[in-house]
Amino acid sequence: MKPIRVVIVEDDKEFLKGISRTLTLSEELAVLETFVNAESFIKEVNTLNPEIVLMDIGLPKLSGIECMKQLKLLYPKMQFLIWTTFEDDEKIFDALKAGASGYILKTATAQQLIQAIVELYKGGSPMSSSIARKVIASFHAPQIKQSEYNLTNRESEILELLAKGYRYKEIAEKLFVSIETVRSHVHHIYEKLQVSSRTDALNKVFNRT
Amino acid sequence: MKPIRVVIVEDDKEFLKGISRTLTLSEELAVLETFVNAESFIKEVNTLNPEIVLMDIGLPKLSGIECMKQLKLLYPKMQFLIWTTFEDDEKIFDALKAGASGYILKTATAQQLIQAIVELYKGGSPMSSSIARKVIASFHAPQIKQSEYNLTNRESEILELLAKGYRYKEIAEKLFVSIETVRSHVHHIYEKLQVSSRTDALNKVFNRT
DNA sequence: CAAAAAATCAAACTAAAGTGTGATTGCACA
DNA sequence: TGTGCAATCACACTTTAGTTTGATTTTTTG
Repeated sequence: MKPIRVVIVEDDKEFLKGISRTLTLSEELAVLETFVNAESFIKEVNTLNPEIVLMDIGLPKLSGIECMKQLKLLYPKMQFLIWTTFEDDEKIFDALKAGASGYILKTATAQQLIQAIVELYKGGSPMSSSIARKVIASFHAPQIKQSEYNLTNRESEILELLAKGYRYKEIAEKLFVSIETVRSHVHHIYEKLQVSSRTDALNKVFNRT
Repeated sequence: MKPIRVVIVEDDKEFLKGISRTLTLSEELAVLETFVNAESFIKEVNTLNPEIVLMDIGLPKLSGIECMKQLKLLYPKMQFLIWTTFEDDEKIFDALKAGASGYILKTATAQQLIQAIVELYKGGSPMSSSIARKVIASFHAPQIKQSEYNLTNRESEILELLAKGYRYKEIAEKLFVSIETVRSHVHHIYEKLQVSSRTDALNKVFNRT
């Protein structure tokens, strides 16, 4: 059984040393190389060709997320396991969108980390169950964030219809109001969202980046 | 420490008996009642007021997913743990969208099941790591399905920009072509997608229903 | 190589979308 | 009881978006 080819990219040298030593102890893994920043890793990624990359996201210049984005395009099969201190919602989703397949916290034990790498390699997506909850929650009725923008009920209603691609005329008919009223509501919606087009409004409200 | 109030909804009576007995053994859990279909559960949900519902999705008439949808509206705090034989992609996502917070397979051991319920109660989202992978994968660059609609590279490129809300003029500048060229491409895109507006095109290509 | 497909541009439209301003009604809340 | 907000409608615009037709130039590919 060939060991899993792993590379570690981690800012904190002390941490790196420790974790590198730990992983090396496992027979299932082969730590090919370690890096303290994304740039140096990118330079050598081609020669190393790791299967799994254990990556910190709080890296000095080029962030782990940016680095992943770039590499995922070039090496789609390369798997990234995010290894971080924070449980920051934004970061989690950014990382996942950028191509991460797993997300574990630095508080995890060595055993858990090894376990996570093996799982990832086997096609799973290891993550703590609290992170899983956040991910799951993002599925739940991605309804419009009315509260966040102080939209009125009517405005949300119209925004939903805008999202479905209806024209002003059609919306007016559906709601039994004049087209001018629709215009007026849309205008208010755009003001509240600080945008000036339907697509921008939808991107904002459904936080598509 | 009060036990966690659990209800089980499961089609297969043999299975139900077994699992019910197992869960009862755990001190952390209190199985309030069990049901063999969604309808009977709905009737009594109000009096029982469970914290966790262990739910099969392959129920006779009213499906587990439909049942959840209804109950989630009335009792948003009620947590649903899906308990099923299949690892069917569609079903998983439907269940999650309908409000499930966890998803485990019937192949799980009694211990794992109890563990999952406790985790769910504590605010986690237990699921097997292969299911997690599917969920994670749904985040990965929901890029345009070029192949499905025979879009050319240029067309996809323009569609991406349309998705970001750029105007024709801006797209033209970005790509160093005239606005007429952009118009032309957009028109072709709409033809291929059989739509006639930006929003419709985006909804179609990103299959937002 | 020749035909087909892609990419480019143009002009003249039509149809929607979005802006600006203002007015009316009704409801809520202090 | 009057002030504010939500919802409605009306014009008169300006700006984008989308359609139609047609032409030229590359690229691709059988």
